Amino acid sequence: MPRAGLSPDAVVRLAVEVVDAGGPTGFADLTLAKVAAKAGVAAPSLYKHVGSLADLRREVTLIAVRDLTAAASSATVGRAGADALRALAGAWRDYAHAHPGRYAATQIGADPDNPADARLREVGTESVQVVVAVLRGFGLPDDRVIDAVRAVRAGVHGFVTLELGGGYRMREDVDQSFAVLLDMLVAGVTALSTPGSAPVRDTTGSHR
Amino acid sequence: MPRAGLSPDAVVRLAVEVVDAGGPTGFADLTLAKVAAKAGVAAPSLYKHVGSLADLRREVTLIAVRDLTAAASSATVGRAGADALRALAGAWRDYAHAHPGRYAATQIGADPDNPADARLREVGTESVQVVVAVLRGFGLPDDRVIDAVRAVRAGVHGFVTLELGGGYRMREDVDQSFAVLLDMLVAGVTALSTPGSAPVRDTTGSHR
DNA sequence: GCCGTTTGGCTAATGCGCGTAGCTTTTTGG
DNA sequence: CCAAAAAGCTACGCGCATTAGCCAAACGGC
Repeated sequence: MPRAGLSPDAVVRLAVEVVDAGGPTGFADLTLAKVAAKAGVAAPSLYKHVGSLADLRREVTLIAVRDLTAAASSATVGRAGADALRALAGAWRDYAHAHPGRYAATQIGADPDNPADARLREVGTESVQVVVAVLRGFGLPDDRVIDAVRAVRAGVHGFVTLELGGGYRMREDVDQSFAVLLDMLVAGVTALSTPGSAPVRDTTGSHR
Repeated sequence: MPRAGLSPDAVVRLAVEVVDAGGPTGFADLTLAKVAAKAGVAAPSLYKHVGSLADLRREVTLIAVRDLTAAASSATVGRAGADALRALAGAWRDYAHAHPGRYAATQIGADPDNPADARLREVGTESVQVVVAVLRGFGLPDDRVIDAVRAVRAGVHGFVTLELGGGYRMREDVDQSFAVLLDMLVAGVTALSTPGSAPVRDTTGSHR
């Protein structure tokens, strides 16, 4: 009975490979059985290295978020303002294209009450900080930074999600549409940072 | 052995109830066993009315998409331009808040090659047509309509997704952030429709 | 009203994935 | 060299989807 030489890290690495091999649904389809098969080991053996499937998924998410943050961060070095924002968004989308399964892993939310999710909350915050840093370059009023960050995250994440999910059915150039979205975000953030432009109206009607 | 009086429609209705009862993860957690329990019937009995869990999920998605489309559509009657766009987006978000499980159901993509997904593709198109109709009111050049539709969908869907997923951790007023996003989208679409404003540059660097 | 057929339930059983228990072998370190 | 820890394994139980085959209820024509 030779040993397989596994370790917690090795198992997580294999899990990431499984996720990567599974396309956009790779994360949803992640299974201990697949990881075990890839490791050449019986499924229960994995429990020597990992607490549960949920734990393993959490670890994969951690890696994915850290990866994405690193990609986004390194894309913005040496850039500022609109340039940085475009680079950030482009890197974000590129990462999602290159690793759709991992990008999906990124979307699981950390439970604020679950201590096991502490590290997850942490890396999530770091990820958002990259966006914050880029937007700071626009000289936004402090109380508008959050709004701008949320708008940028919403736009980019929404675009990528719809794109990966097959939501953009028309053959029309998706890259151009993304460029248009970026124009809107850049213009919108810029406008937010120049006082005197239209203030935000008190929320009308349909959104409480 | 009294009969339960089920029917395909009744089963789907129960499935929707299960989804609604499950919060944001209600769709992911949808299970034949739960539907059967709610129907007061053994699980295999459901196969007299539905082909498979996948089929049932598809039916739920159909209902959810149609519902969302109806809500969005009726929110825009009698409105035009920015007003209509704000109402549309608000209704979209309201629907997601009111029925998070169903909204999640909405996100499954129709497989272009799968004949079983034909109706799904259909209702998806109808849904997008509502957005198209609203944006037509901005007098966009024909070849920009797609870009605008995609940006609006991305922004609203992304915002709602992040919001429901717990992605907006800061306690800061989320309604206001949504209003800011809408400002950006309105301004962006307006700019797109006035020729002479900055043309879209050829995609730079990071997005191929 | 009666009978045959269709229909809508049921139970039994299979397969698969997670997870636990307990055994055995390898590795390690004293 | 030996004991204890570590890393495998098999066997098992659970929940869920799905298939097969049985049986009673409802229905339609006579």
